Amino acid sequence: MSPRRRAARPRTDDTATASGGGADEDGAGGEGLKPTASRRRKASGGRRYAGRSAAERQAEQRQRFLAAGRVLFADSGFRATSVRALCREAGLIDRYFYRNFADTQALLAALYTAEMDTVEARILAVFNAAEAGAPQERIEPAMDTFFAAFEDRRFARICWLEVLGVGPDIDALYLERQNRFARLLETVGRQLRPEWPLDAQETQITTLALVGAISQSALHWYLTDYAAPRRVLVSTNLRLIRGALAALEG
Amino acid sequence: MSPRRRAARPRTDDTATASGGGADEDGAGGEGLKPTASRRRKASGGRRYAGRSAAERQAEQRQRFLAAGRVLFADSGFRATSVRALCREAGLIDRYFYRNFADTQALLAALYTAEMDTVEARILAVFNAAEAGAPQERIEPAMDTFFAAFEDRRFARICWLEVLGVGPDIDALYLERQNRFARLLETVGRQLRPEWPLDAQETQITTLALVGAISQSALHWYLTDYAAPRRVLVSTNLRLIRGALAALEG
DNA sequence: ACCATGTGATGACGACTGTCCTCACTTTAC
DNA sequence: GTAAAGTGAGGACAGTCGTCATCACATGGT
Repeated sequence: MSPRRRAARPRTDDTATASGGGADEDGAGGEGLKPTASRRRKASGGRRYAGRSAAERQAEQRQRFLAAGRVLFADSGFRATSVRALCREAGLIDRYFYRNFADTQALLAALYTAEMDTVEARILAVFNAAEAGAPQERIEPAMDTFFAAFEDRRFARICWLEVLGVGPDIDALYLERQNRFARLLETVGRQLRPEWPLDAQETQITTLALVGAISQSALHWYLTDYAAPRRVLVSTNLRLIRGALAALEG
Repeated sequence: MSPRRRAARPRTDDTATASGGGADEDGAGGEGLKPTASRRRKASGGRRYAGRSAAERQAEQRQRFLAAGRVLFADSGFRATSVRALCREAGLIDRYFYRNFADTQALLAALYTAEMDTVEARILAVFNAAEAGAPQERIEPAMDTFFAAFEDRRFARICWLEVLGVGPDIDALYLERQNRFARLLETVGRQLRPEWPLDAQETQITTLALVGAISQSALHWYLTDYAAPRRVLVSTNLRLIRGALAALEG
């Protein structure tokens, strides 16, 4: 049915989560201990080259492809981005693309996951930093952090426009992300309204709808080139959440 | 930049609105008056063939391509749908595709417009049918009509997944549609709250966010294969709107 | 110094794309 | 009946795609 082949291939890793992970191979801090550099290598993957281990080189390749995808997917669109273009942008050759990703969809999936991990971490950090305050005041900086992140055009384009309609696997990623935000909203809601009157189904639909409200207004904000100041977006969506909470008992 | 050429071409119409338009050429009702069939033809486009006028034939071609696009865009995805596949599905040859559409994007745009026109008309009809009732009760069947339409998987897939990320022109179509739904919501809101406290900017963001809430819950409904009964979707979104109205003064 | 391994450039392959052209055939208008 | 217009099938074109293979060079361990 689909014109893309999915033959058996050397098995790339493909499902990495974030990009911020520190290199935990030979992670013994210092840099100067090079004399006994021939540990037990040759059995653990490739050898060193240009001063970096095989894992370090591959990680750098991966990061360069992610950066290239961030630029090209956002500026030219995912559909119009080819492996060749990605390699040109990354300054690498196709062999290393295939070493790191099965195809451009896999790169898009990894990029989406990394971007969303970053933003989610920022939001949670802000949310938890205001731990002392009432939930009412903790959610406002979190919302502001989200819209601040959305001011990055490439983030907005990739994570809210380009990921949709690509394929069922990426649809699943998107769906799962929306659910994560929805669960965060549910946590906040239950703190504010301990007597939570909704069943599981209604809870999920309600929180997901609110996530959709935030998403849609953010998307419209992006598509209208960020007319309207950010604080209006934040306050409007906060009012929507307050209203939803107030209407819980109704 | 873009690999698709956009050369000058015989100028197709491209921007038709709905598909329901009646053929207004020679529209003199009856069918039996064929004797003097040689009116002033030959100057008004093509001649008759297989019993139908040139305009009739072209309209039927257009409709067949729209139907083919509906099937293939939804089942295989827009990206994986080629002109050849559309022609095979429509039972026509490519010459007639190019007569009717500039490219597959134009077909997608026309299809999206036609589908949304149909659903919008249905919603407005239901809304206006309950003219007697209070706005509170008029909006509920309208919402139910929307979710009923969304139960058509192809409609959901095409109008909420495939249209996104295709290109700036289709993004603009999508944006305009969301705005139309938002304005409808604003109309309802102003009827329910004559003392409308929001300025234009806040009004647009709020109504668009609500449209996004409805869209997102509908999309999630589709992606989870329509678990949850329809009435739960309807009632949950109605509660959200009630809550937003209640929070207006806040 | 030697040789295995890593790297970059380049090109080739088969498949598919949009688009156009040609040829045989059918139907219409006169 | 004849010429013109409409139709369908199919092929040819120049591109681009993903993917792999080849070859010269750089760097590493020993």
